[in-house]
Amino acid sequence: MRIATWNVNSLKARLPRVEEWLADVAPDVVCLQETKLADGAFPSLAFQGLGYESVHHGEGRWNGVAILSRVGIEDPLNGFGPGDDDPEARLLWATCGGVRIASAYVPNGRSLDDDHYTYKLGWLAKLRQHLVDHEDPAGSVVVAGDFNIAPTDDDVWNPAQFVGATHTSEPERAALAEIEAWGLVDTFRLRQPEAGLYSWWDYRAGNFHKKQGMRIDLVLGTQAVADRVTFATIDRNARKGQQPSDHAPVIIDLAP
DNA sequence: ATGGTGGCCCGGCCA
Repeated sequence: MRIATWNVNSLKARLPRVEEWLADVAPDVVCLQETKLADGAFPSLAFQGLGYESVHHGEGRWNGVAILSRVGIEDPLNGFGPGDDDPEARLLWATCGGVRIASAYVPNGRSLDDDHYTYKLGWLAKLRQHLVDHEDPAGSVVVAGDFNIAPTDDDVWNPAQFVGATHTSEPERAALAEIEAWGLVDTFRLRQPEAGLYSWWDYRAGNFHKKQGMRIDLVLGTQAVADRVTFATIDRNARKGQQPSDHAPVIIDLAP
């Protein structure tokens, strides 16, 4: 089973690229972030025509997450579920092919002294608590998405430049580590251990071509998932060419 | 050097 996550930075702007990519990569499950669509504008029929069922949790101009699957979609859940007070559409769960899967768009944080940084840390703590309350670390669970955190300095083109900035700060990395301590593994690293592999590059200043990026898009899986990982890659081709997202998809393959 | 690009949708905000 091939699982991918991709922050598309507007599905309206990116739909032709996404359709082309689906045909090329043939994933079984895709977690999308930053669809920037209301639920009524989500192109479910276009995906259905390509063989994918889909669920979407959107709000309109900002955020928005989706899951596409050609191995079934069961028990969808928006956000943190009933009683959720998150004002933004950043989390969506569904069971696909026997795996409980979340598409997550972690808040950016903006800067260490910004209210959005506090929101980011609180959101990560809520995600951890949701796992504790609702999921089984002994089961097959995947949390995939744009975490807006580079887990280590190996995941940043120039760590010195990001000292004092969001995405690499100790509290963010600690919050991610606490989520992983619940029972999740950074599955990409099981197959791709080297430094300098990135999933996001700023549109500005030719950063992609200068290889100046960060690995902030992650596929976290429980041990039962990690034991099945046969292949992992970041699809840099999707960052090239006309009207790319500023993120590239992360892809993992699971043995049956 | 406090720049640069690209999404929202048309004046700034967000990444």
